[in-house]
Amino acid sequence: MRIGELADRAGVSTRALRYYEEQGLLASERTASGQRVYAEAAVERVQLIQQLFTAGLPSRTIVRLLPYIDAGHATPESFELLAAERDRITTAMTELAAARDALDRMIHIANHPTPEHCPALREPAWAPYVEAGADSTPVDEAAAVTV
Amino acid sequence: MRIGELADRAGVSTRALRYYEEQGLLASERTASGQRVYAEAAVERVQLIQQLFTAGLPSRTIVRLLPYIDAGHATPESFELLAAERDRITTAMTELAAARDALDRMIHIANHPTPEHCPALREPAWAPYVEAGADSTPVDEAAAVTV
DNA sequence: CTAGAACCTGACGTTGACGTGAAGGTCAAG
DNA sequence: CTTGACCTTCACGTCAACGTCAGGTTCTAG
Repeated sequence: MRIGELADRAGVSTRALRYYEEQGLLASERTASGQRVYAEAAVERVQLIQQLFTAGLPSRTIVRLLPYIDAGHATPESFELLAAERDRITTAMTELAAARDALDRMIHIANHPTPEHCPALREPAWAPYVEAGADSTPVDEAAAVTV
Repeated sequence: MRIGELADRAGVSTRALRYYEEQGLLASERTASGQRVYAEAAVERVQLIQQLFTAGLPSRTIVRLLPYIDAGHATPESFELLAAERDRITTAMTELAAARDALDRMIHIANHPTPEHCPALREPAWAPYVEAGADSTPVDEAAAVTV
């Protein structure tokens, strides 16, 4: 499979694929004339890379993870890396949930313009999402998030 | 309150606050000598702005939302904007969950290096997270996400 | 054999939310 | 009055994942 087909099947641009190779994320065979040739498995690999990018992992980190993914096992160091990134993602999800809650409050007020919302009385739609006035608000129990 | 105190209390840099003002996200009074002066409410407002940035909203969008937030009500257009951004966030959360699941599979394999994982037999840790071979995988029911 | 699609390697442009000086005015304390 | 923390505007630098153009080569269908 050449680069154009891989790009189509994986849903990315050819530029992205060359970039992945440049970053050491994706290898390729070459024909005698220098054109890139990929195996079938490359499709899933590109999709994984995309998923990790979407999750906010930078290419430097992905490059460090891929060898262990390929090997099917991990060293303690790489395990820590995996766990740290997992935590980062969890934190990001919690923050997204908080922002969405803020938007939900705005939407609620937008849909229920009652007299209670007159400027003098209403609580601002943008009040902090955790109100119980503890000074240091720990990120709290990551609540169960339902979509 | 001057810019330094606001920066401390809101947990951002003074540069960020000037940037917010430049983008029309945050207003300020000025002293005779030109120094910025903020009200108490600015702390929460900055935190809201930060939350929306974290959620991936660009400043252009935030700028369009803030008037309605301040007013405590919204027009149909702004409601659509709110709803669209809410959807974006939900999608982002779903994608994060998928990426985290992928990492979890890697972590699982890292912790259970059994003979089943010999290269010839194992399913790759990086297989797509939805396998049931439907061609077009709709984003599915956004599953309940537990942190 | 030839047109055009697809590929190659550079290399510069884009975007967003700031960081980081530069060069200078302002303000409370000793 | 001077020191040093804080403030002002202006303006270029950063970082990441590509987009995009240029100029040339290779493959493939008719």
